[in-house]
Amino acid sequence: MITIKEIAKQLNMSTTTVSNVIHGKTGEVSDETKKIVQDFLDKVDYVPNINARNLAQNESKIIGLALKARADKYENLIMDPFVSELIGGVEETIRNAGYFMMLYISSDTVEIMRHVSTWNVDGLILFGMLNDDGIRVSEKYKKPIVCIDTYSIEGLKHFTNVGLDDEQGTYDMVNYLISQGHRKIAFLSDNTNGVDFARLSGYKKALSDAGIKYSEADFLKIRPRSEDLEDSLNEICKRAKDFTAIMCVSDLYAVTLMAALTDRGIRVPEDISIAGFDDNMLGQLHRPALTTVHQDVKKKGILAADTLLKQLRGEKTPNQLLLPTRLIIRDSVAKVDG
Amino acid sequence: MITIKEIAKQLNMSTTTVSNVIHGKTGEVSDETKKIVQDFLDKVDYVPNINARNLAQNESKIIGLALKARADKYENLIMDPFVSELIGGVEETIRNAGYFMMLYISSDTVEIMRHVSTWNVDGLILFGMLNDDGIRVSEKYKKPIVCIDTYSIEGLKHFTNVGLDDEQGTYDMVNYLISQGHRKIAFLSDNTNGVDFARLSGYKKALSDAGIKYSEADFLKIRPRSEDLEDSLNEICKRAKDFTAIMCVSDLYAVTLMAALTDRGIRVPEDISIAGFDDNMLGQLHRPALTTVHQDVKKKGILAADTLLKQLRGEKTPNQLLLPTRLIIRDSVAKVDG
DNA sequence: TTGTACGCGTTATCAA
DNA sequence: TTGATAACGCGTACAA
Repeated sequence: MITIKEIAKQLNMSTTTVSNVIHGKTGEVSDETKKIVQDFLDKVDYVPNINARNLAQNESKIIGLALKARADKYENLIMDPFVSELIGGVEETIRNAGYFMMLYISSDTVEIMRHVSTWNVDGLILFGMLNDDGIRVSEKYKKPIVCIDTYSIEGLKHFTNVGLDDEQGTYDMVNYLISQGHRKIAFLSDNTNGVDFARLSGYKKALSDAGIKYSEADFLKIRPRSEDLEDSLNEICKRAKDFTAIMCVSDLYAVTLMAALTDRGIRVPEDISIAGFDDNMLGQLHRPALTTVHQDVKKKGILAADTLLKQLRGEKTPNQLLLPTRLIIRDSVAKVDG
Repeated sequence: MITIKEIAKQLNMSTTTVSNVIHGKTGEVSDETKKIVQDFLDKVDYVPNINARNLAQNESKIIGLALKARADKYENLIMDPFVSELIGGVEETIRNAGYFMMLYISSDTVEIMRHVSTWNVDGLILFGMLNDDGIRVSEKYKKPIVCIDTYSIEGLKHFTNVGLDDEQGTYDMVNYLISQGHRKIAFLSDNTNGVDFARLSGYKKALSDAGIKYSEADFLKIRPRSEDLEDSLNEICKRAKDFTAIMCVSDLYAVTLMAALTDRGIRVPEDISIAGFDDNMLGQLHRPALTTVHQDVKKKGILAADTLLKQLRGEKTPNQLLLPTRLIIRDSVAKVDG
């Protein structure tokens, strides 16, 4: 690891000159010395010490991607195709902009905040934060923050949110189910916060618009922890006969449910129709292929990173960006007699 | 961002004392001042500036995880459950050891090398490198390197490899297929390098041990690029009738194939048996559930990170670590008449 | 056009 | 037990 100082010494010139050449401040230096330095740099394959540079400039060129995992989902988080696709989109965008990505996964907001400030990241992308977590972080660090899929009206004063029109997505899908003759439609999820709340709302709205009454019993709660999963699947499958269709909050749950139903001799879509949300590999490869709500996850990641990059350049950005959804009709939903 | 200097000023003492308390050099400082400083630190929530620390100590506390993507697979790489699980294992281990992970994805080795040297990472975990890529990187940077799933005898002189007994895995599975009466067994993959080569070898070995002749025609080549995928699936399905079983090089391909077969009215396992390799979510959730070779991917990531960490502490480690495989018998393989 | 000198925040050495 | 000061490598005013 050769340093500027060392180069200057060997070339018998000052560090300033070398530094100027490195940064292309070409007006400040004669063509001759410029060439000498440039050649030497190439020869020794000079790479600046990033720590020194960051220290001197008080910036890091690092964008932190912090994923907050719910404690009960931690083991699965990184395996969720949704998460990997998101990471892919973010990483690519950050890299192409000459920044670096530091990935941090934790279920503890405080831990995440420590990490952020330790590295003095230039900006932060947050995923999985509950409503006020993002606010807490943004109040402490005055760096630009972009949240992904965070529902918090209050938060939008503090950070940009990149999200999805979740409510519209389930609204459209449930309307489709209704158009296929379904009236007894359940909703399956593991919680009712944030994204799940929005998707639940769309479902309820569609029911209500069609004059179908919603009752608590129509909410099927799945428990994702591996110890509980089988039990909760059991309960859900038992109650499946009360419905002709189940709107699942994610493809993962939809496919998990289809497998469980199949194992119990309940046929999809002949005995019951299943709809998902996300449109990932899981649903595409399952048979029957999953009818689902499409969202472009990679684009979400790209958009989040792009927005943050804009903010770092001082450009103004809207404080909320919503991506559209789209229905993907495949084979897991059947037509029934109303 | 409060600094040590500032703290020292406010407390009317020297930076040395503050620094000593921070680092628990408790022998060097009186209990009284220690308490004063400690209380103050808690109050102001001091977080060290990592750039300054790294500069002073000439280390970075960063471990780079570089994923090299094959150009034709790039779009899928990050969505592969295998990759996400690996990242999860590595990230967790690195974080728990007080290090940080910088993720870098590229299909260009030179680009990866630049990145590594820019950040002066303390160590490097490489995945997806072809045989001599790892050697090139390790020759240039004298930092510890751990490769994952790299097949290169020569390379083991330069770095540690964490891998899997791939050959044994397919060997066991194909033996199982044979025990179920199968004699016409194809092998499906998209290439014959590295891991795929080893898995192919195990397959051939099992055939050979059972006195079954292998011919080129038994190798079914799938083309993963999305433009080609459908075509190659078509060809493969046409040739499926020549076999009673297909040993797939991954769960992803096994499930992709099962979906394609189902779409063409070919039943699994009644008409043809399918075996996979990896044992991930895809095969677990498919119906029929996939009979496959299990590997513990997260453990692989953990092991790679742990090994690197050991090397950073100066401990000696073996230059090759092979994880075992295990057969998972589910429902995609049927018994046939020999 | 080139060079000197200082600051960035931390750690380490050595003196008090 | 504490404090002053010199590194670490880079960037940049400012001086020459």
